[in-house]
Amino acid sequence: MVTPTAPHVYLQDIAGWDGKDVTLKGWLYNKRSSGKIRFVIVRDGTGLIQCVGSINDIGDEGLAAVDSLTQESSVIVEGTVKAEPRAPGGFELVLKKVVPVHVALGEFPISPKEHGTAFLMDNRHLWLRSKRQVAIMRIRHSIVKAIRDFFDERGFTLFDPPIFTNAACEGTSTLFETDYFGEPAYLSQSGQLYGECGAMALGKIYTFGPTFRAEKSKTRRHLTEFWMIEPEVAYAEMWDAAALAEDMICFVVRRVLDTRREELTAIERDPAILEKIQKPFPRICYTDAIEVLKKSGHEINWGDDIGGDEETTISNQYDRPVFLHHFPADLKAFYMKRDPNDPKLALGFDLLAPEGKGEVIGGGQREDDYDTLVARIQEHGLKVEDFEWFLDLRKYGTVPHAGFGLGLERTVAWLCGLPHVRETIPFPRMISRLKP
RNA sequence: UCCGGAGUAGCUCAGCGGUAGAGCGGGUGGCUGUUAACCACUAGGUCGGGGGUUCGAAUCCCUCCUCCGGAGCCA
Repeated sequence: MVTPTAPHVYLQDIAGWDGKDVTLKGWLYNKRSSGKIRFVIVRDGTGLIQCVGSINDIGDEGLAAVDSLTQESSVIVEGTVKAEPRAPGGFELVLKKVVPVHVALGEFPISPKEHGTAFLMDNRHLWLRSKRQVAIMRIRHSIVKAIRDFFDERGFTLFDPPIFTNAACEGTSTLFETDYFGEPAYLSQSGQLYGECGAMALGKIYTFGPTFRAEKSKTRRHLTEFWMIEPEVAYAEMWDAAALAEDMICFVVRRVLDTRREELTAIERDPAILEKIQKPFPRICYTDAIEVLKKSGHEINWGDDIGGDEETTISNQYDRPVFLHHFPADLKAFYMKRDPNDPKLALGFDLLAPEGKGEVIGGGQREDDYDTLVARIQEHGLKVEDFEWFLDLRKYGTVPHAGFGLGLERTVAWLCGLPHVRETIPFPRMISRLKP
């Protein structure tokens, strides 16, 4: 490899180098030619640029070097940055030197034409190099960073729960079972119970890690492995947790709008829709929601679960997320506290994203009374001895506490305007997708 | 698990009883300003597997497999 003489620059910084000589290190995205001139589009992971190679500048040898490169061959180029209004991005590189690093061993499977989703998912490891996927990954990164900044700035401590667990958190969902030195162990489907321990130790914490659901769900909203953020706050009640969720969402949306305009444009997401995500979010209780749904023609009765279509009907009434709260206790997990004014109801809430994107947050206040919680565990057919450590939180200085869980991939899908969560994570795990 | 839909060239698809097709991608050649460049030529197929009907099946029937969308369940 020839040592470059001009400084190595990333394309995201190219605007500061107009008129100067630079070295770019990247991959060939596409190329065109006309007689003794070559047009080479190079990407370096931070952007794309068209490089122009004329026989007058790079000679027959340079042209041959360009011609040897195929799509996604790696290459180091040197040249002069030139402002060019016709070029996407506003700049071109006038080539002086072309150094192939590795000529791809075969035809790159993903051509710059249309492909089906199944094919692209089979080639996910290569699909990630495309402009659109790069933009989504950057937005995902910024959402993660914003969430962490939000909690860190408010004095929360990151508290990592285990992934191997000995029992179900919520009894209902299906768990992935593994062999743990001869004993069955399950991949965590929620860090919440452990988060509650953290809240009692540290006051306010958040967990942030992968969770696993072995449900055979085949929808655009489901992954078997997904990332969840679960804050838990001691001495907090249901509406405190809802207000926290509201502040967090607004903080994250603001951050994406402030730092990822370019990426939103790349994926054709209209920022005006996100600008509307402002406090306060509407709050509608389950009982009222049922009435709204009946009037909209849904066949639903009090006590029924609110399904995907029903969620869309409700969220379509607003241009921002909406809280659904006070569900029938029977629909919710054993650890959820009941409403003292109406024990049929649970002190829980869901946050429904607009545009039919569905539930992105579920949360509420936890049952904090020892005897009541023991009874709930038994009612749900769970073994009390599996939860002794969890019950200890109610034995030693129990306090009201509340929290919520945010599904990261659903949030990314919503903010990016994607119809399916599979593009929001580098390597999605779904019922029929374990590879790559 | 249930209900729909789809499997034909590397990719996206057309063909739906009578010789296997197109566009893109690949290869070769041409062109000094191309923008998913263009022009010419070219290679490339067990029509998802198995069974059946028929003189003849990619096409009709049965069966299995795989994938996609939705329901249930959930974030």
